[in-house]
Amino acid sequence: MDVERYNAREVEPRWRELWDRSGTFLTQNGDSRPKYYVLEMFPYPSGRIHMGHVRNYTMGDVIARYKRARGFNVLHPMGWDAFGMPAENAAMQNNSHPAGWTYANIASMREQLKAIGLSLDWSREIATCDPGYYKHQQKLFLDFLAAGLVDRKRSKVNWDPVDHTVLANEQVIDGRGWRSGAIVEQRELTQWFLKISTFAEELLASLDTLDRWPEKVRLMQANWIGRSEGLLIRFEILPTPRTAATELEVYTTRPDTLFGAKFLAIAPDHPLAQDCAESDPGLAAFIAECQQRGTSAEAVETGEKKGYDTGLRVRHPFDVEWRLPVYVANFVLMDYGTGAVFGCPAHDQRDLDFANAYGLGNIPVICPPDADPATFKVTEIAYDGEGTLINSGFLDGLSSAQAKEEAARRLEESSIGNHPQGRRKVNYRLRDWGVSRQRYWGCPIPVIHCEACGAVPVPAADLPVELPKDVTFGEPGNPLDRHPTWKHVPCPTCGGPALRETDTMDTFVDSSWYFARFTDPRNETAPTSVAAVEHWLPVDQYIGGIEHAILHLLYARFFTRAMQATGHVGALKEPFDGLFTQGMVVHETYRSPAGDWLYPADVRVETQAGGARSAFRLDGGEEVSIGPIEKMSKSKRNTVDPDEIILAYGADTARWFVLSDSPPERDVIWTEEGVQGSAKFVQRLWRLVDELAGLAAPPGTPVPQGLPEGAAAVRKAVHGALIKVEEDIERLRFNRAVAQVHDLANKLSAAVGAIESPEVDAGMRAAFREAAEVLVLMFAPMMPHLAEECWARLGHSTLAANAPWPAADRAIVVEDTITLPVQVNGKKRADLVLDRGADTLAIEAAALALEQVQRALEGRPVKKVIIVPQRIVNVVA
RNA sequence: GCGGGCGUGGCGGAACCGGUAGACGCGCCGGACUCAAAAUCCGGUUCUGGUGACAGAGUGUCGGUUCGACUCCGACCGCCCGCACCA
Repeated sequence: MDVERYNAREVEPRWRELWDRSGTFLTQNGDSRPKYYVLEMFPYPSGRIHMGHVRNYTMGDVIARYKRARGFNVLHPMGWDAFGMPAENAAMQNNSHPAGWTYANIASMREQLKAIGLSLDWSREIATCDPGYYKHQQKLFLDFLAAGLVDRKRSKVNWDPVDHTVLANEQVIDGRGWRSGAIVEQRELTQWFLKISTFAEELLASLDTLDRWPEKVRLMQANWIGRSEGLLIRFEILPTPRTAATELEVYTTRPDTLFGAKFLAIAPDHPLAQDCAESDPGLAAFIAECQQRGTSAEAVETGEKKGYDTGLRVRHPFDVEWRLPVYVANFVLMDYGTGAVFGCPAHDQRDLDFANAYGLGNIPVICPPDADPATFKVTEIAYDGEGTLINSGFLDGLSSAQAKEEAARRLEESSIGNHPQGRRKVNYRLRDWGVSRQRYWGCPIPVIHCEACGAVPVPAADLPVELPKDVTFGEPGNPLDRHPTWKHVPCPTCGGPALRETDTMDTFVDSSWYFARFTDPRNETAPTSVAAVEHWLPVDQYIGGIEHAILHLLYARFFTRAMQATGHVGALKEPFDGLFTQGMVVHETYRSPAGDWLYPADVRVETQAGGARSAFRLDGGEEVSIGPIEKMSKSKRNTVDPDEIILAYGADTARWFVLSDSPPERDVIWTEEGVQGSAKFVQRLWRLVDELAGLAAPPGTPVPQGLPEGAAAVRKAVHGALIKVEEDIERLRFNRAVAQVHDLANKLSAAVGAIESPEVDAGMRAAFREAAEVLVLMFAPMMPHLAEECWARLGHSTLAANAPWPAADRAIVVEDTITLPVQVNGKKRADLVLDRGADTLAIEAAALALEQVQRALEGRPVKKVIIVPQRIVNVVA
């Protein structure tokens, strides 16, 4: 009598093996069905997957399996973002080689991913550290170089003087190198840049077309690109022995405030500042001080405005007699605009702070809409809004917008040194992308430096430029640079002795085109096949973490454009049509009285009657404190190992849990109770399907017309749930889809429970057959192993993974009678059960006749009755 | 500082275009089965009052629009995220 418990540990591997053997998830490029490309951001092969991966990849897998069932030819590939520093760090620590470490990690993570039961086409697997991949990346680099999309220029970097390496901003902690602890220096190095700024306007404008992206991400990208419209203004420098320069150009977005100018300020590394410093030791010292302070966030935060008067004076463009001093100021950035600004203290807080510190005063020239022009003054808070011009000569009385226009027009028409004094200019915050890294474990930049010929591209036939295997770690500096022979090669042009570029590429380059490579991953001769790219791309649904909202997604969008310009992607404009950013997996924290963090696996949590919870060590029983819920991290030990969960409960339980509870874009709290709930539900579904199988008609039995009430109700519940699950999966609202499956299971259990005699009528048997099959196929994208086992129990010898999505019949869901809630003055008082077709007159009469309505009216006359068809009745008294 | 988002039972969350607030799950309470426990099944569970039918209150706070507001508008409070000397 008792059904055997569903044994996930035994069942799941069996089905995975069958999927594998039958090639169920291999995708053919030539397939004639409509395509659907679903992609999750590929992982870094750190060695172990974590729950965040499980959540991310499960979501993608639900979509892939669902779309497959709906008749799409689905591309769902997986690969490895395999270059990067951790491999080099590991190499230093265990005296291993980055390649060995990385490929071993890939092998174990591949097994872990397979244990989740993801419907991936593993035949398309790629690893970015594979020469077969980075060979093509080098080709792309060379094509970009030929197309003028690559630049080589000097640029400031964070330099770690102990490790002899460049540090990314996030590797600088409190001004020190994260590994060496040495104080980081600002150094100028010659670096390779990809000219992303070429596409700044296009990358910004095209955001509007991405209507299946979260608004938040589009906004973050727009802010990052940071377009501003302004004016370049050249100021005439009064002749001085300090410099030969005759003019100084500034950038401003507020030419309307020109009459409020009190000074000009230039960046410490502005050429004019350097020039003046040669004859002014005080200035040289000030500049050195600014550079030492660096650009770290806290330096900026606490930074007071400091400046140094160069002694130079410039002429105000609207008044030949008016002189303005030129300061070198620590708050002016060299790499935005021209590295020089005019200071208008009344209408810019930075300028005001500076002016107040140096006693420069201020002139208000914009009067706020609600202020009196006669008395408006600025002391501590600058007014940076718009308003009406005052104290501004010919601009007086104009609005800010008019004044901007008028000032720009005048400056364009006046000229100094035969050039217009002002020029309109659109500026972007977005800088070119520096891709040089002084590291070993990355894609070599395929260039050879020759004394005679300069930087020479490696001929395409010589690609890939492979990383040498015999390298040493543990010493400071770049192993490639240190290698005795690798960098010495003849110049491809003149044949003379030359040196290879020893910088490798930023790993963000690797992930900027992998989605395109997946469409034809074994193409030996080219990075992509245009036909395959045009067929598969854009990615229909891309899923990943919000932490990549800016850089990765912007770089990939840039690459798409650069690849289009070099003929690699056909007419593709945007790489990702739909984007979804999922939340994290979080867990509460446990800490012993001694202050040690404890893994959830080492803690037993008890819930007392009434709901109070306390936690105890498994070894020793000591009580530990329960801390706040935080992102799973190794440092706080609040992690749960997917392998252990899968071993204990099975993959379907883990998949079900990460989909349930929270909306997918929000964080999900991992709890032991929740996981157990999911595990129980797996068992419950198995029992329910088993019971239904015993009561149901044989497979293939059609559902007859004119079912008795009980069977009709079952069908109604089934099709109602099916429609909702469809909508929920389409809209990625997995938590609601989960709730629908629960709800249907509850209803079907009740229907089975209501059967009294062992003789079930034919209508009910047919309805149960349909119910069981729909139920199984409905949860199959979410719990694929259980679905296969149930499908077999229902008498099928085919795979559920290959079964088409059941067709929902909307007509079945339509009710003959409707239940209308009746309100009196907006408060619900009763329900009204009526024929579907009842007209408003009949509804009104029936509503007013209700006893509860009359009682609530308390004798007041009815003013009107509002009837919203199929929705509600409101009696207004 | 600038930009964006979010505040709903004990908890995670539902609620379509302004139309029955609290679907579904977790927890808790009660019951059945059992010698007992686990597992399973059934019932209850926003708060207050009432044995009860029922009544009143209720979606961060205050106000507005509306026949009707979790939903729209305004102000405020709290939390979260991103950017941050970008002229």
